[in-house]
Amino acid sequence: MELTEIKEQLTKANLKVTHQRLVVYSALLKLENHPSAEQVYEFVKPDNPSISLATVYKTLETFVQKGLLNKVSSPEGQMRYDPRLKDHNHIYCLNTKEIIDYFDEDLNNLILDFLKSKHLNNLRIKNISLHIKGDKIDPSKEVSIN
Amino acid sequence: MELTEIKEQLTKANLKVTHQRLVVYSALLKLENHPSAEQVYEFVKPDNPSISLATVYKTLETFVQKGLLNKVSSPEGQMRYDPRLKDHNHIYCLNTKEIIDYFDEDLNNLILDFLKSKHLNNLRIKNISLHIKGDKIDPSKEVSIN
DNA sequence: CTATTTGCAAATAATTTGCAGCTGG
DNA sequence: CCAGCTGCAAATTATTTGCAAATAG
Repeated sequence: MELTEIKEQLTKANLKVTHQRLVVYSALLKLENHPSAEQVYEFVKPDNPSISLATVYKTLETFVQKGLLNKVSSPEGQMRYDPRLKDHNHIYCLNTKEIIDYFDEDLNNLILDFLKSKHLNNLRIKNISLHIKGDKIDPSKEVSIN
Repeated sequence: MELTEIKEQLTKANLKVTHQRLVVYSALLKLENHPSAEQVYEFVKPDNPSISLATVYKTLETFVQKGLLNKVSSPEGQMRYDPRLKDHNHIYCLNTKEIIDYFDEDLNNLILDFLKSKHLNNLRIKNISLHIKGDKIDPSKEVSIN
């Protein structure tokens, strides 16, 4: 996504287009593995030395409220931010603390079909996500699915 | 599980049998929906006024280290404790903050079989768990599956 | 212009730690 | 006994808030 498109998104969400918002959103697109607020801050600080951590927190929270980001909690209980809005699954590398997205339409449909056959009473499902926890065998290499 | 059995568990794990440990573990068995440390503390305090919150935290952490409990993070990022050790799924009620266990062998096998057909490289899977997030429609009633 | 947004510093929430005294085996 | 546990208070970490100054539209 380029800058113009991000600006449109902000405007569409009734948010003023500020420099801070642009760099925070861009950072999320560049940083894979669901950064924490702190990680976003460290990433944008070199080029934006006057930005404050509180602004990063507020900006991220605003984006979550407006539906531009998802907020997920890591196994350690820290909050992490994800610009991918479609339902998807997460692979948690316990040793490297990475959160890897795992999109798989087939898997999601398999699960949803199965759940349809069960009756979940008194619950309005918002989303489902499979959490796979494990250790990266070689931390210097990526986890891949094929 | 009765007291004698809990004492055995502690001894087997090389832990001294203390009053605090017994009441904390018992609390976890009684409290459904994965209490936080704070909730365990509030639950045991009336009968154990001298117990300290730090002890509850330390006790829970010790149990996690010894494999007697699982520690999971809520969508809000708080840590919650679960005495059920077998792989199972979680239903997160976003409005009531409950975490409901959903055991379903069939579902787990369905997912594991599916994952076997994919190749997940460079990851040693520790466990899988489906997370279902939603809102309780009538907060005064239970969520049930049938 | 003016409603929003930002940056700072202080506040809060959840959890951890250091350490002196207590206690189970 | 004495290593391991507990309770207290202080420390740490992650996040939020209040407010005056800056700024987008």
